[in-house]
This record gives sequence, C-alpha cells and structure tokens, in this order.
Amino acid sequence: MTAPTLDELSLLHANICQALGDPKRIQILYALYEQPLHVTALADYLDTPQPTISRHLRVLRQRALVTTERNGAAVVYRLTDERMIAVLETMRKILRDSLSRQSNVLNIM
Amino acid sequence: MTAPTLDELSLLHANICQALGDPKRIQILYALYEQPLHVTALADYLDTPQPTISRHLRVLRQRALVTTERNGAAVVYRLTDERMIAVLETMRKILRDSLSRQSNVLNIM
DNA sequence: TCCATGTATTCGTTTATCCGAATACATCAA
DNA sequence: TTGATGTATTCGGATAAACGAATACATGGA
Repeated sequence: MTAPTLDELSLLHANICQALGDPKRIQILYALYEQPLHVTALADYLDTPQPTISRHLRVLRQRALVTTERNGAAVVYRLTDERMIAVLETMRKILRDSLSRQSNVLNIM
Repeated sequence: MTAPTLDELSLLHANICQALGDPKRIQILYALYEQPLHVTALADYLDTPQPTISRHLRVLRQRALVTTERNGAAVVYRLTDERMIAVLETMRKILRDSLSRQSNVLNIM
C-alpha cells in the first residue's frame, strides 16, 4: 500500500468534507461527541426517523468518521477521532467571523 | 440580524463543508494559499478549463471562503481566512492516520 | 469604436444526493 | 421457535451538483 498521490489525497479529502456537508450529519457528530449512542437513541435525540439516521451513519462510517460496536441488538456509534470536533469548532469560529463581517451569507440558503 | 439558532448554524456549517466537498475546490484553496491568483492563472495551474474553475470559484465565493479583487480585466482570488488551511491540514492528518489504521487492519488480514 | 483578453453564465445531459415509506435483516429473551 | 426490539436496506421520486460546449459579458488599449 503506497502513499496516495496529491490528486488521490484531494479526492479522499473531499470525500471527508462531503460527508460533513449535511446539517444532520454535523448534528450527529456533535451528539456523538457528547457521548456514544446507539441508532435509536440518536434518532430520538435528533427527532429524526431511524432510517434517515441509519443512512447518515453509513455515510460517516464509510468515511471512517465514526466507528461501531455492537451491544446486543443495538449498535453503538462513537466518534473515531475527537480531533474532528476541533476541526468543526474552528470552522464555526471562521463562520461566525464571516457572518459578523457580512451578514448576508444567509442569502445562500 | 439575530444570532443563528443551532439548526441554522448547522446548516451554514454544512454549507461550508459541502463547498469543500469537491477535490478541485480543495486544490483551488491550496493553490490560493500559496499565492492569490486570477482565474486564468488558476485554470492553467490546475490544468482545468476556465469555465470549470470559474464555477468552482463562484461556489467558494458564495460561501465567503475566497474574496475577489479586480485587477484590470482580471479578477484576482485570494483566501478569505488562512485558518481554513489549518482546518484542512488537520483533516489531512486525521485522514492519514485513518488510512494507516486501515492499512494495519489489511496487513493483519 | 473595435479588438483582444479575461471572466461569468447558460444550456443540456449525466450523475449524485436526499427523504419517506415500506420492508428486510439481526439479536435476544421467553 | 416465536415475538419484541433494534438496525439496515430498497424503491421511487424530487432536488441538487457536476461537466463540456458554446456564448455572453467586462475591461482596457489601439
């Protein structure tokens, strides 16, 4: 297994970012930062249908952002690397600064 | 303009991440980190058609990840906030660690 | 004004993403 | 084995993103 080329690295990198590019998945990561949770608990916590949560978790799992551990019939999800939360927090700082500079970023929605 | 709710913040946050979720845009940000560039120079540097670069830049500009400055007929793009590169670098560290973990698993099997 | 250079947009198509609804699959206990 | 609980997947339709090709638009100089 050789080191990835710059293009391959950019592709992997973009894949990670793309997994972060959904508000529900952002919320899932923050929830799992508080504590590991199984699927139904997450679904309840985020007031979201279980299949929807399960699909989002699959995306995060495929990118290795979360890991799983079976506990009876339940599957407990946890963050793979808490540094990812630090990353998200820095992004939020940048975002807040950006918002205070130009308050019309909301228009992109 | 009031502070965003948690849901609104997650949405904005995800929008930023989604803008990062394309390998070409990752490459653009790293290129602009080296130095500000105008569109054609960027297109040449990344060996990519100018309209493609222009569309990617629009996405980054809408999310306030890059800013523009006109220089005659040319439009020079630059990073809005270099902290975003620090964010990307941390993500790459996490990604590399993730890859090496997977490699270990593959070696065992 | 006309031309050359540089940038942005539109069009059409393809591909990807997202969700609700339904259902299949997995695990454990009785 | 059956039922209860928990998880994952499939299907179908709607929405969004991506690209090549063509072209419109902007700027400055002759």
